[in-house]
Amino acid sequence: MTDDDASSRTQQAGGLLEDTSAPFYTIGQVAEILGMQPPALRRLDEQAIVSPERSEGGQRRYSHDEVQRLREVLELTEEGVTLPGIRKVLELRQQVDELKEEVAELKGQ
DNA sequence: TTTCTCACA
DNA sequence: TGTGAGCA
Repeated sequence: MTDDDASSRTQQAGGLLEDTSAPFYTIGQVAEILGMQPPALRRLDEQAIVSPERSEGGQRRYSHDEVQRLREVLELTEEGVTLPGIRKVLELRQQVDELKEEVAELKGQ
């Protein structure tokens, strides 16, 4: 049972942050969840597709947000998109997000 | 025990 | 992309 960890991990927060706010996963956990190998996750980090925090002994800590991003990345890779291409997609997605905010501001005026 | 980096196939 | 060595 690998999905068990994710749910029990929320209880570990103590109830203060019981939601998906800031749970961190180890590279092994993320690999299990996404069904990929740890080296693959490291490649994604090296390619700047995800930027996990570093904790304690320099070990990667993936937030819930990173895992979601990884899910999107996996979809793209399965469609044949290369890592540089995915990086571009994420970059454009961010730009779209920023433009959406701009549009929202303009509408509000 | 797990993860780290580096290197190789 | 996956595996192994050697270390913390």
